[in-house]
Amino acid sequence: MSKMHAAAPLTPLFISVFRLNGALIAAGDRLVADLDLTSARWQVLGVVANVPAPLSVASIARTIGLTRQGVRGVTAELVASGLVEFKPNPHHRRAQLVVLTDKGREVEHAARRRQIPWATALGKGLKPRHIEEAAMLLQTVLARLERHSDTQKDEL
Amino acid sequence: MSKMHAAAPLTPLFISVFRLNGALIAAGDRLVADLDLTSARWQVLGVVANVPAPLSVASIARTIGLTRQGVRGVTAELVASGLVEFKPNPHHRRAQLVVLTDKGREVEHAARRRQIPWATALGKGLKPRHIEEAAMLLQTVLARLERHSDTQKDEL
DNA sequence: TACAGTATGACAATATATTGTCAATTGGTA
DNA sequence: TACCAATTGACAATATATTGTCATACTGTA
Repeated sequence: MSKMHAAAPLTPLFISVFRLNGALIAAGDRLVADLDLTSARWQVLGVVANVPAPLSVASIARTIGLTRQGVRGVTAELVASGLVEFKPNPHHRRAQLVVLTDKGREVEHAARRRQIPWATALGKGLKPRHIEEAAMLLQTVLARLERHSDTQKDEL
Repeated sequence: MSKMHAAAPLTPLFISVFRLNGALIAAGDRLVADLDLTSARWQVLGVVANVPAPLSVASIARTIGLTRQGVRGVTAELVASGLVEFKPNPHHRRAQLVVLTDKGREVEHAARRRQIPWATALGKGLKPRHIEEAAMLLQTVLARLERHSDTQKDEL
């Protein structure tokens, strides 16, 4: 007889995702602030540094699930800071490729050297299998969301 | 002898959190767009609607893990849209309480009626126990992050 | 009471990210 | 070739969220 509507099981998980997203961005900002980086810039820099072959701005955007425009702005900042630069793309005159500068390589290494022990400490005592299972669950939901949005809109 | 640095087990989970956060906000925006809501406004409206006793803007911010200022702006929009209003707070002249209007109650109900089947469909086939375990893991990491940031800064 | 510390809302500046629009580029096809 | 659809980067407008600063309001304590 209750008028309460039972929330879907995923709802508390989603709330945790929102909060964790904000907390991670804030923690990342603090972690690399003195390297002239932010979480947003670090994320793009990390893709450029770790991808097997150079990507265009639009490709980077697809890789990290942001829009072209957002990545475009961050990349422009990274160019202004001398961390990445554009290289002509022999297959597409318009879509130049983003590559690391020497300075960008150094900064990315410095950020990664901090990130690894930081994230390791954060996961201390958590079973790797549980972490993997949680990540897989999020991936499953993400795939469903993105598949469904594909049927509604062209651009991510 | 490899120069590769093993990433922490949490790293892939964090990447999923970033992407899922963005996808959920986009999906929420679409879900309630015609109600004159967005994900941000919906989140604040949901707190106001489901809390046992009215809260101030600052209390709402603590509840959802955003800053006072962000919630302040969203709340002002909700007031402008006639979904919530301020009520004098007998215990604090400055910190007025945010309460639903009749229209706000209707809109929040309409949003919830859509959200529940949407989230249920999204979780179809996933075991509730797995979802709960994932949510608990995120909560654990979140608690560690927020505890650590407390030692560094006053305000969330 | 008086005062110090804290909480709160207002305001401004900035960072992040999306949406919409446009022209240039590319690839496929009639 | 000529045309059409999709991709891409540029630009503008807007939404979201943080940080910093300030005056006001409350709380506890001397």
